[in-house]
Amino acid sequence: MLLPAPLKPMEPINQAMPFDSDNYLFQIKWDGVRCLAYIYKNEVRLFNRKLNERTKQYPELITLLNTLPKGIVLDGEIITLGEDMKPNFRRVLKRDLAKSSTKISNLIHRVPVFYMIFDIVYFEGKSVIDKPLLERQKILAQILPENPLIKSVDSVHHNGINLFEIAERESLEGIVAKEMNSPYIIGEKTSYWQKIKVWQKLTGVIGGYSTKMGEIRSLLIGLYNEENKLFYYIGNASSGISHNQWKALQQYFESSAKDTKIPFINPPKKSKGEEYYWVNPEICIELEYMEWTEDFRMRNPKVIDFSEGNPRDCVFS
DNA sequence: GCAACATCGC
DNA sequence: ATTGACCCGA
DNA sequence: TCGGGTCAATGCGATGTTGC
Repeated sequence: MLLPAPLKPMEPINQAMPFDSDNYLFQIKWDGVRCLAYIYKNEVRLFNRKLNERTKQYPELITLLNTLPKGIVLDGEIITLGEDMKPNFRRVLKRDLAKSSTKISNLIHRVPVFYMIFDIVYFEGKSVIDKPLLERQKILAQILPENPLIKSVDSVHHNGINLFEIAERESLEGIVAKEMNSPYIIGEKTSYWQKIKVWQKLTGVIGGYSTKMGEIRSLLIGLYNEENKLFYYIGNASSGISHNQWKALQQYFESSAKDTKIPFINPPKKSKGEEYYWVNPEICIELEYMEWTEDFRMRNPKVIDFSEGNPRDCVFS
């Protein structure tokens, strides 16, 4: 057999702070969908992180990858750009989740994609996972053609802090640190690869909570608009809250006033099996999130801490 | 045609 | 995607 | 004790499916 069955990709562990190291190189973390390209003898196929096939979704990439030598497996991220010329996750999902061929072919022209390639797993029909990263990168540089649709991801040596500051300044997703001599570990998270994400911060206020089967599941978070003196719902939050904190919140909600009116002028819609309960906006809460979504919700929100403070200081900024 | 739900990308 | 709880082994 | 690994919760938002 020339090439293996689809492989689960190597993945990074989380790292809170950027660092400098002579043993690591650093790359921009491109915000898109993970994709491995298998260049078999007679065909090219794409598979994502969970081994779901994505060959049909990106015909222009297939055409291009067909010009490469056979017996190769590439690893990278498929992205699209928004109006601001920054990677736009939501747009690439349109391409990635499309199933009907009519939809796919319409989207090809309206939502152009790019394949940001950062690794090679097989070369000349043989595994190269045991070669050090720097060697794999050399192979990549030799085989990748010049083409606007694909780009090999740039690396900087040693200075991760500087690259992270650039990512922050440019509002990119973050950076990935990679040990220069490390092998490619299939399907695992190891500290050979470490991601450091750029997080946005805010202090919001709790305007309610959701329950499922009578138990608290998440908090309904809002911000105060100083211009019209109204609270705006900006998303749910649950990640980051410990059991003890949930217990304390439950006690607080039981002791606080019931029958509270909806504090938000834009309350969210309930989803299946959920109930919403509203409280006076008085508990402030520090959150981190990746970015605002189009309708002003937090993407990937997480609770950092609860804080004393005036809810009217929980404003948009 | 629409709304609710499931699934899946992060 | 995120976290927390939990188990396990060094 | 610390780090890994697993498991199960949760977030937003996109499409596809189903049922009416």
